[in-house]
Amino acid sequence: MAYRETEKMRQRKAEARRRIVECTYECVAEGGFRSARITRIAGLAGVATGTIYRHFESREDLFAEIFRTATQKEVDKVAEALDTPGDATTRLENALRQFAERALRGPMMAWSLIAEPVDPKLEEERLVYRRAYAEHFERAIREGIAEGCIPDHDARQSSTCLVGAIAESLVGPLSPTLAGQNSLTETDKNRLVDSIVRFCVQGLTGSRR
Amino acid sequence: MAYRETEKMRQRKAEARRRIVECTYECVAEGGFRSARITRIAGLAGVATGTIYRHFESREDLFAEIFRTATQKEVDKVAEALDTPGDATTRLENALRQFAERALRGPMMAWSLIAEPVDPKLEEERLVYRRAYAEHFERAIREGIAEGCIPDHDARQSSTCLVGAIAESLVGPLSPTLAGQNSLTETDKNRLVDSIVRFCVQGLTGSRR
DNA sequence: ACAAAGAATGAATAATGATTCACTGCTTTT
DNA sequence: AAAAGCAGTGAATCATTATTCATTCTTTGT
Repeated sequence: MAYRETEKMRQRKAEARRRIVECTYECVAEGGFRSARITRIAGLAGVATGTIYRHFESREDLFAEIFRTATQKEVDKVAEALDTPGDATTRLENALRQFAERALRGPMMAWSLIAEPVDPKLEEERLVYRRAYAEHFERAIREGIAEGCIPDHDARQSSTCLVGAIAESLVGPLSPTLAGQNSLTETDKNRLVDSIVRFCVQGLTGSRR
Repeated sequence: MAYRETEKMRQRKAEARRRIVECTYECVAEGGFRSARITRIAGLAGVATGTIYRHFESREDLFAEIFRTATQKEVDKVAEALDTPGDATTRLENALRQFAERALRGPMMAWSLIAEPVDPKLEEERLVYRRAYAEHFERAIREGIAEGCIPDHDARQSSTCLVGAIAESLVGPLSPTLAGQNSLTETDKNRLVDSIVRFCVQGLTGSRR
């Protein structure tokens, strides 16, 4: 046994992996998953195409990791916003608002995560994460029901509707086909976010605020 | 000029085109757009693959026609349900309920139209049609506002949320990955439809019914 | 019956880009 | 310094289907 993996090597490899992930993220944030080419990613990361396959099974696998990491970050932010003090309705409102605002701030990545047509493997990940969002909302809804600020009905179903309403409302504005000519002003964005939040809160509580 | 297109020929061609469309529809209803192969469609329709290209520019174009026809039918049904006598809220409720029920009756086609990952050209069609749904809802919402049974706010935004909420609520149950083992009973379906409708109506009117 | 025009055919092609793998060269141990 | 093992390389391969087009078959008008 002449060669054995040493700490230095482990770190060098980890560093290469990190660069690959970083550059993939960049490519996706720039043009979505579909247009992110392995050769381009390798070029940016300063490695050969083959090297990518020493770190990831396949392109799909690489993308799946990017997708998971990026989406998990969003899910965490939602969870965090739902985990502040205050009544459930307000917390839900804040979470929805922050989610929409972040999406509008990084539109291409948001579109890729929410609505870009992707291969079945990624689509499955997407379903999982939509459920993850819904589950956080669901918990907050149940808390709201317990607190009495939300009337008692199917929390799970309502949470799914929440996810759908916000996603659908964002798809149009985020869509790259339209986003070119039709970029929203700050005022537009605020109006959009307000309307989404109002519908959702009303859908939950049954009351205007 | 020895050969001139005659009525008989025109009809024969139209018939071939019709069969191609019909068989494409079948293939899509069976496994979605992605898995519908030109060779298979040609085989079913009893023509050579090349013949398909005498009737359609490309596979995408053929699919686009199927997509448009199928979706337009759904849009029309929604429009029809919204165009009955009665107050706006009831009409909206019926339209939503019927839409969801039809989707659950033909799950694969519904999934293809609503959520299957498709090429950008089809995705664009999908956006157009989602807008079409939303516009019908929007009109009904405005009528509701005029009638006084829906409080006055951004009808357009609400209609988008409606479309999103119902689509999202159906994606899970329709998804072919899950739909296999996890097929819903009639009771489940009814419960699902009821919950969707309740959330939506409440989101619109701000009141439980 | 014949020629002209189109329609239909389907085997061959083309295009695309992910993936492979035989080779090079670097690290480590003795 | 020499051997052993692993990491990196990137040109070549592969796989997949939509699409083409030279050819054959049908229809029509004279």
